[in-house]
Amino acid sequence: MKISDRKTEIIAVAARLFKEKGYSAVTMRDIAQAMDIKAASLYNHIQSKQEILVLIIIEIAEEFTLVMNEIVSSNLSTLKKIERVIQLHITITLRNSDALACLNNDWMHLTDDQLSYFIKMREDYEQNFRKIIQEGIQNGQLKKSNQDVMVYAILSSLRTMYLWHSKSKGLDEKTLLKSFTSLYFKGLENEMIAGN
Amino acid sequence: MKISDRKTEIIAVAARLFKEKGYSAVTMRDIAQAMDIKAASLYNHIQSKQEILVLIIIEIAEEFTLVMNEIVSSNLSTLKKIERVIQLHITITLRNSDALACLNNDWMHLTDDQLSYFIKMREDYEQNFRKIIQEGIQNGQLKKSNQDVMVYAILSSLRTMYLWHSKSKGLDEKTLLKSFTSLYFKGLENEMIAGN
DNA sequence: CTATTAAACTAACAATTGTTAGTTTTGATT
DNA sequence: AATCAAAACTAACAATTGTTAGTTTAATAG
Repeated sequence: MKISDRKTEIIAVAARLFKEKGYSAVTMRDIAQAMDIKAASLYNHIQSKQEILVLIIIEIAEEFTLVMNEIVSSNLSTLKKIERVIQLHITITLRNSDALACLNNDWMHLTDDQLSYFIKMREDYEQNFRKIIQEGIQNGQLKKSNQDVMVYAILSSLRTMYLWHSKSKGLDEKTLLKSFTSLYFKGLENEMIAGN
Repeated sequence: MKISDRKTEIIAVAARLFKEKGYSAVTMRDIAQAMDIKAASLYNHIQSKQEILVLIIIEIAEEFTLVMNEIVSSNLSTLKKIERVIQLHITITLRNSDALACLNNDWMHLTDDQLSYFIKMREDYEQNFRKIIQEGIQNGQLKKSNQDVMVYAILSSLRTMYLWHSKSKGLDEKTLLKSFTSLYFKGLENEMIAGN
């Protein structure tokens, strides 16, 4: 099923508005106004407000799931796997931060099958990332520290990159990846003795 | 102005509901139902739905502001300052994660003076944290890496601790602090050569 | 026992919500 | 110029929203 240009446009506009005020606070009339049409006209292209939400969230969630599965079943080193996860979040954040904001904040407004499908994907995703961390601790590549803190501290900062990445100048894909990996792998603290 | 017990209860119940579905998706009837009364009865205690939001968010925002100001103007070392910031987030998360969720997700539904007051506090808070990081880089205690990534990656993972801290068992205040500081200061990577 | 007051209630309001039905406009193809 | 489908429109709906007015209940103090 091909999605028409106009429908794609509606989804993009909606995602932008959802990012700013959240799904519940955005009305169909808001979306219509942002497109210079009337609310009723939206229904020539979409079935419901819910459908918009589903289309925004599920596609991107599936992409995360797919790539994470590839990473976890690869035979890269633990550090390389983590780097790939960081890269994944950077890529999607830079490409579609509106949808990502929506996924993060409005997933609970999905209903029925779509809701449980999403929750399943999210749980699997976290479980996969935990597996990478766990493996790294066991094979000695990672420090022995609290797994949950490692998993969630990293995941949550990757997940909320969309909130700030555009505020900072000169923050391209390469710089982001380098800075994130440096922070997570080596930490903040400077271990070089100051040369003075 | 003393806040009555019943009013405090309303605020707590509302915060819990706002955390689950967001401010806009929670109706006055939802809040009332959760307290086993009718919606109209709420208005014996509060002025409006907006007032509830304000009371939830502003108090906690002011606490963050206050403590951050103390930290930044202290003469602790950079690492100790960062540790204190981590401690601040842990303390508030453990004490009042519902309000914290609300602050994170629903601040944009504040209006007028309260909105600009909140935004000002948030900007100052970020600016103060940036100042700590900057200072640390200059005095050699921190690695030279991208400041924005350091600031926002750490802040955003501290800010979203409420999302997961209760999922994990045995995560008391002390363990959280130790794990967070270890992760941010030393990083994930194990630099000990495996003894085998 | 009475008076008072806090806090619940019922009933309703005006506005806004997502959505539908039916109609007109637009723009491309014949 | 005529045809046809896509996409806009107007008008309205039933439900839900935050909130108000006026009333009753419950608890406390005199």
